[in-house]
Amino acid sequence: MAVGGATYAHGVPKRPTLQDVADAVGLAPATVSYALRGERGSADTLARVQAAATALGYQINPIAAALASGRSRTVAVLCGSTRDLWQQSLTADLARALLAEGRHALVADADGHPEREEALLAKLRDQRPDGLLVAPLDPFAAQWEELARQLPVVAIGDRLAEAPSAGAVVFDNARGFAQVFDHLAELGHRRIAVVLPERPSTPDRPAERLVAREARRCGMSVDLVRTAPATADADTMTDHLATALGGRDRPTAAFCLTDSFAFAVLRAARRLGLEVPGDLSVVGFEDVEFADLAGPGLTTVDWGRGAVVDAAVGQLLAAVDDDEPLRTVTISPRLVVRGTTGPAPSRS
Amino acid sequence: MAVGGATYAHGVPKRPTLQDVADAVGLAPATVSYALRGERGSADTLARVQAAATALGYQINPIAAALASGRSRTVAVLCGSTRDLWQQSLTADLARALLAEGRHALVADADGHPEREEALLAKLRDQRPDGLLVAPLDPFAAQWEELARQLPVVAIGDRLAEAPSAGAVVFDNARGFAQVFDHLAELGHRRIAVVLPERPSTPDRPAERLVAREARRCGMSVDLVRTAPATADADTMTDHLATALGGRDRPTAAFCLTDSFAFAVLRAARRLGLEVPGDLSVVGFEDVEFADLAGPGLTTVDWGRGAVVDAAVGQLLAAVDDDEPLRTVTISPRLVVRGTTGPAPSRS
DNA sequence: CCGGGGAAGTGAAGCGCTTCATATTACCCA
DNA sequence: TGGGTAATATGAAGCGCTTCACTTCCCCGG
Repeated sequence: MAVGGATYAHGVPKRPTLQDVADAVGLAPATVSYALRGERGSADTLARVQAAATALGYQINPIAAALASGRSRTVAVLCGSTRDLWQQSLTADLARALLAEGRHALVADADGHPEREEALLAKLRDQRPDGLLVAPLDPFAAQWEELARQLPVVAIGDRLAEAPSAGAVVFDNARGFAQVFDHLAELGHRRIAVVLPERPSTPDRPAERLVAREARRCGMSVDLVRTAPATADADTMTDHLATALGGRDRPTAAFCLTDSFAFAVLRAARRLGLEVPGDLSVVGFEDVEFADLAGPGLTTVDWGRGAVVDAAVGQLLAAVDDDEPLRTVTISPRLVVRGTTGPAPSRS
Repeated sequence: MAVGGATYAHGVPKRPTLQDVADAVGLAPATVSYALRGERGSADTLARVQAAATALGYQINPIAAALASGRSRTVAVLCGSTRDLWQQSLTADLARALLAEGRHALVADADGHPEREEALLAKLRDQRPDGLLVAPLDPFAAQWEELARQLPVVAIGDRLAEAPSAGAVVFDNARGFAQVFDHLAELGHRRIAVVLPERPSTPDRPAERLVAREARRCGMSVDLVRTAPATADADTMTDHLATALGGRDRPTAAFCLTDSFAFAVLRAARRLGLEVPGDLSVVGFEDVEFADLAGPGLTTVDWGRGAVVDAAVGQLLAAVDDDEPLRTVTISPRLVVRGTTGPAPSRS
């Protein structure tokens, strides 16, 4: 190439290979391979190989290793939608945690489309990851079953209905919901809107059922607002909310199953001219960073992202490395009361 | 394994290989390889190969392909610190954009430690990525030079001082700063604090110089607050701020070179009992999502993350695929005035 | 003194693909 | 009708590593 374009074929100094190290110490490549992994060989050999490798600046070629061994020291991270703040942070934290454990993270983002989730999965699988961490968009999809048979899978946020062999880190929604309902009930709210993601293929709707149960328990009535999982934009939410809040006997609080939803509701409320929490109380359900800064501070349920990440990564790597069984870990909630909730406005 | 642990060696149905497809159509593997990539072969052959591949459910093994060809269809994304909200979103967006272009993203996060940045780079390089997108922690490090000779590199946020052959997507700080200073000057601020990341090895300090110039231009005095790049926590910021705001003739506004810094300042101000913007105006410099929701809405400079992502990914892939030259793209700023800035308090 | 057993080291066969050099065929124009 | 050329197809050599099966060698007990 004369014009522009550096051509990267030149100037690359061709890194030393296993063979080079083997030649340097006068041993067979096989021996070096074992020695470098500390799997076999005398202490002496091991030391000499180490020394030679260091001296030559040898770095293993993970691609060749992956091809030969069938495992890649890479973990796929599939996220339902990074437009959701909590998931975005989760993904970043997972990648960081994996890296700390010496694995690379191969991240993909289904961006709210269940069909994309499926397609991405196929592609990720081709990269032969050692395991998969997924915040599933559609936990009821059939694909999980086969996948979980092929490699260790840990789901975050939902159990994979069709894949009993997969691990999971789930939230104790029953307790979380109870705390939220109690809090709102104490403040005198009698009718609330519940904003939740609509799921593509949900035979049963545990969240809905829980909401109904809590409403009954606290003597509240509920307006369900279903919206796309990635909806954090105010426009859609404004529409939803305008409808929900239209009637005379309108809800006085909104309980959002995602902090991103709560932010959208906050924006929508602003547009609709509603004071928070004067006219409308808002509760989130995740405690993202910055929840404390949103408006008067978002009241929300904290699940401890660190705990989630540790549980998920720990469990997955235990399965990958030591063939430990996968299980379901339940994370406990903590209600964090901030400024977006207040007494229900008196009915006029 | 009797107890627990599924062993994933079994039940994996062994995917079809190139050879299988070749057998199916009665052609040589080489022919199939070319055909599948549409590089050679008659239209007829091509169609038959396609059909057979589909019928068998053949999926290429990217690892084998990478080993044989020396390129991986993977792009490494190295991020200075995903604790910074803007970078976190940036990383997510980059991954999404890459995926849309059919590349996998291999993400790594230096987490604020320049030495980790170097180590990660070595590991990433071993994975033989086709290119590298990096939001550098230390744009002055020497390592970039060699790296940029070996593969296409695009830096985001800073030009890599030592690597003239690398591409870059940078911000027009001169204009951004000017807008911020004008805005604050108009509001009557005469002394401001500027919160900026301290850089590990910075021979010259362009940001500092710009700040000085603008201050002179607007007749302001400036207190520099340097803090670790990943500092978004309120504790540290409170300390910094307490010091900076201690004197009698204290700054009446804080200009933060990162929205995350601004959020930390907002928190710190709350702790110190300062009203925003009554006692202290705060300006960010990135416009992360939700900046509008922080307190009374963060005044900040918007760089359009979408534009940054497009420029970076577009440029990099053009270099990877078509050997196009890399260049420096400058992104223009837009000041977004929201609620965290107001008139300077009258001196008492 | 001999045989058995275990540790250390090795040869060679892949893993599944790309790609170069070569062979084959077909086609066109002189 | 024949030689040249372009278009297709193919054989085979890797890419750099892992791992199985095997040889050597040494040590110890019988």
